[in-house]
Amino acid sequence: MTATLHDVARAAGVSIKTVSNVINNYPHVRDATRERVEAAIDELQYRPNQAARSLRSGRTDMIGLIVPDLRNPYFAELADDVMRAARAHGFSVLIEQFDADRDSELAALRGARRRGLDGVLYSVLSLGEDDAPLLDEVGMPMVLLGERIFHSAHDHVTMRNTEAAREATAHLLASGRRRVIALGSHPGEIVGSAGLRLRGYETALDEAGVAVDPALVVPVDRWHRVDGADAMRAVLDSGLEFDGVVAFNDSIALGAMRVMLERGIRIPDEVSLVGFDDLDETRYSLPALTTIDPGRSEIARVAVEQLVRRITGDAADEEPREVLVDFRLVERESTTR
Amino acid sequence: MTATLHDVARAAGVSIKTVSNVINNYPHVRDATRERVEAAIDELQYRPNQAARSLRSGRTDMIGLIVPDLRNPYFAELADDVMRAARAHGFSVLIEQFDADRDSELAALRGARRRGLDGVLYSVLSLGEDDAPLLDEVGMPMVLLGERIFHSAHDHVTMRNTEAAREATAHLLASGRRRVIALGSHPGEIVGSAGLRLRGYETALDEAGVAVDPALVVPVDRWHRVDGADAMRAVLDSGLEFDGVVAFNDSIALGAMRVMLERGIRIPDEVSLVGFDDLDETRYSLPALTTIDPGRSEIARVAVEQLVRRITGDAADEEPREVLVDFRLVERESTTR
DNA sequence: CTGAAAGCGCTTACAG
DNA sequence: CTGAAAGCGCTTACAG
Repeated sequence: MTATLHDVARAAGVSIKTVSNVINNYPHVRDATRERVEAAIDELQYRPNQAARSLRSGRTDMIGLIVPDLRNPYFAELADDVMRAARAHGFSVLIEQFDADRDSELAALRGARRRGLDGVLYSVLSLGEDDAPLLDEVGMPMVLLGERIFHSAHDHVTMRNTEAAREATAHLLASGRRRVIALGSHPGEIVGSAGLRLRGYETALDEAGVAVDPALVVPVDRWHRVDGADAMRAVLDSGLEFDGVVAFNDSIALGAMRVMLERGIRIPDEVSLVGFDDLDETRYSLPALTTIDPGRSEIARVAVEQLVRRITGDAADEEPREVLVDFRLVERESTTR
Repeated sequence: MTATLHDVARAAGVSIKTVSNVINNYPHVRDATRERVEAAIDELQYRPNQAARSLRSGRTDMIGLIVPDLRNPYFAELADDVMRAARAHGFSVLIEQFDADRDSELAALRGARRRGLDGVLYSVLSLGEDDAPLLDEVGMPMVLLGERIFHSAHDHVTMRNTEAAREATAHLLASGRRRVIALGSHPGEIVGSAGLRLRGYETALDEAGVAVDPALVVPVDRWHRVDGADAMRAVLDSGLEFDGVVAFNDSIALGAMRVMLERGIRIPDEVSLVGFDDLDETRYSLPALTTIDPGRSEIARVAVEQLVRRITGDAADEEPREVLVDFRLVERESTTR
């Protein structure tokens, strides 16, 4: 069967401790001994058993990534970034998806715990401030991505939602637009991404001396392409007048774009459109989409690094940190100056 | 610290074997005993230690998914499908990405082995038939997705590449197109997706009595949007005449579409365009893209099921299976009848 | 610089 | 229906 530490030790004529030392790169092993052990490892094709290692060390070198779903390109690109960042620290990533309800989200959290991961990155969706106590039960290091839970005892890495929405909106206003739709609001929400982005939208209008027209604030519950398309269809059917759209993510922007173009609306001549996320596909729509680059790979990098510091204990006594990453407006063809 | 089996046994006044029986749902436990044990579990908030469990049982209940990268929407959607299918069997999924070179691909395979997974799903990209021996060294159940390795000792689940490409091409020919580009070939490749799809393209031309013009067979190395866009730009700059495009996946189709529209080419009036994969975003381009639904979630479902059967031993003595899943041409706006 | 021993927390035969 | 014992394959103090 597969070789164990004992087999290697026997073959090399040393104790298992010495083999372990070689495998784990402990410094004080004589060169001759090391070579003998390595030869035995090669010969026997020995691979350390991870389960035994984990049982003894209490570490799995795996972290969880808990996200809504990879069909949403934002999370697919985030997962890519997280996996690359984790690999740089020697960690693998186990992804848990959840559906758009609280129970599914809680089940994903419990699943992470059950698997004995070293820690989790969690992109909050349905859970709110009242659920903060539940997070403490996860029982392992956790770094939050996104906005939903405002006060919590956990590290938190996110983008500057409000400032970015303000800049996106100001960009449309600067080109003379005055009837700008906010597409993607979640009525009643304050601390989530939708709430924060709406605040930025309102701030930009205020600063430009333009009154906020509630009719222009259009709710979109989920933020997939189909939802943006449906919402825009309803807007156009209602006869609402507008000359700009700040979509709260790129998927709904692209769904809305398709519907507007299909109805013969010229973008950006008649309507300017700006999104959020800088998905790869926004470069290939026609017109290419102006959008906010939210610093997603930076978010992934910082979040993984902070999680690893919690896992290793390097950040043991640190207060929970909130890290805000820089964003950038990426001007393409769907808006004008 | 965290409770162990012994703590629960002590609290419930039974042996650890009985607690284990309760946790693993063994049938022969008296109801009263079971209740006492469950009460103790709740009280102590006991969670089984996965590492210990795996060490003893030799199972981790995790499978690997080895794919090029999740930035490619096809693999993101595949990963989603695989995770859902795996969950239905009680498995979690650990995703390993690799870059477009052999070494990176081999490293991903080795990584899967190192992690002590129960099995892997592997979407072959760079490895070829000569590498088949390397696959045997993986040392765990493995099911292959995609086409690259033709003969191998492993199960293999894939779409009907040749037939689908034939149908896509025939669809363009039926509407009167005669100068149809094959966009995405890999010169010299025979057993990979590109080779098989090219064969289907040629077959359809033959059947329609149209000669294959080598100038219309356009290589595209990687199959991302940017590559499709670059290739189409080169085609247009070259002055090549054509009235149809069979793109070998949706990403290059969408990249090419963007470039054609930008140059003022009307789709489908002047050029008909068909893709492969039925990505969600193909519904939202303008025109919406006609494409091949490759049966991706069925591929995921069947592949996971077969892998699980290998892991549990239910398929122990079975010969390696090749499963071909049904496809479907999805007609949208980028082609005409 | 290397060894002998203990033990991480389970499951798996084996008894009874 | 339940118990006592062994052992999965490592790492971690502890010696020397």
